[in-house]
Amino acid sequence: RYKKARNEELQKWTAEEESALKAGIAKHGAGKWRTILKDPDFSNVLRYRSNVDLKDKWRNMNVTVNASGARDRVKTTTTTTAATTPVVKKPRSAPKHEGGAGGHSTSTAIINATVTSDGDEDIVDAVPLATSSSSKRSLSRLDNIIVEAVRSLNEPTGSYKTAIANYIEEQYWPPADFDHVLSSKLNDLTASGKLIKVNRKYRIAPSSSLSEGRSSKVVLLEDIPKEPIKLDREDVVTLTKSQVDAELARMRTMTADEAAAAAARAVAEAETIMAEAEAAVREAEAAEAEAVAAQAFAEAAVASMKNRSSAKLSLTRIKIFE
DNA sequence: TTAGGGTTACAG
DNA sequence: CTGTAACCCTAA
Repeated sequence: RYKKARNEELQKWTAEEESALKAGIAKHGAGKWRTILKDPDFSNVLRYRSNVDLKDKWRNMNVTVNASGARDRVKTTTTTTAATTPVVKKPRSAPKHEGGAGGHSTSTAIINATVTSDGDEDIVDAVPLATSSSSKRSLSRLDNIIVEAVRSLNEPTGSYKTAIANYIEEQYWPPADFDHVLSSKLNDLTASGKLIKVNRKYRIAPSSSLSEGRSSKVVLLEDIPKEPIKLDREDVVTLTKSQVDAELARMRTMTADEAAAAAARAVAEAETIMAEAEAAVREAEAAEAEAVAAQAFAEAAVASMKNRSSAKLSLTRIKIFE
């Protein structure tokens, strides 16, 4: 879908625009298209878009809300095979190239994501219900990171925990008490046979192919270092990873509605952060790495939502240098 | 201005 | 032929 020819040139949405839109929605709420457009933080990127464009784009991005358990009513265009539901979440392939007009002079993107508990039900209207599936593996992102870190370090005799921690801290956005978490995770991974521990050093287990650990992930990690990406954060996230884990565990036992709502919020926030990174880096692959940070943020958001008392989680200020 | 329906162009 | 993405039209 590169060109549409016709008469005009079709303005394909770039990653920058897309993420600016998401950030704008996170900030002002869905539906406030004009407001978003006027916001100095986004007006630059979205200068060629109209409020209607924003609305349409948001609609396009918001397709499919796979409802698990609930029978979605009709809406199927024709009598197609209702059995095979196109569970496409977001086939975000890497668009890469930018669409001509490029006013991407913004080298610093500042997000002000705020999660409030007031009754605005903007952002996400559907619930992914990731909680129930968490039994499979919901917090495995970190596991994958650790494994990939060990793999990338590629030390014949294995890597020390400190080395692993250093590596990960260079690439990602570790939680507050990362050391503690890392120790725990290393134990888990060793116990589950994904890593081998020898003399306080960790190695990749011989046949440890994490289900979805494609080689592309490895390439990805090795590609990053040359990127002068820096994430300076002045975070207000005071929750530790273990606390988040506990909250998530507790969430499974609470009402589905509550958990779903919190999860939906978290996912929305995560996508926003991820989108910002995507815009700044302009590399879909790198953005995926950044999504890890978003994941951590999402978990923190979940916990934050859970503690209604402090349901205001304001992250931020992510500076991204290119 | 916004939300929703409709249209055009294209990919599979 | 069907689904998707950007665009267009229009009521409220």
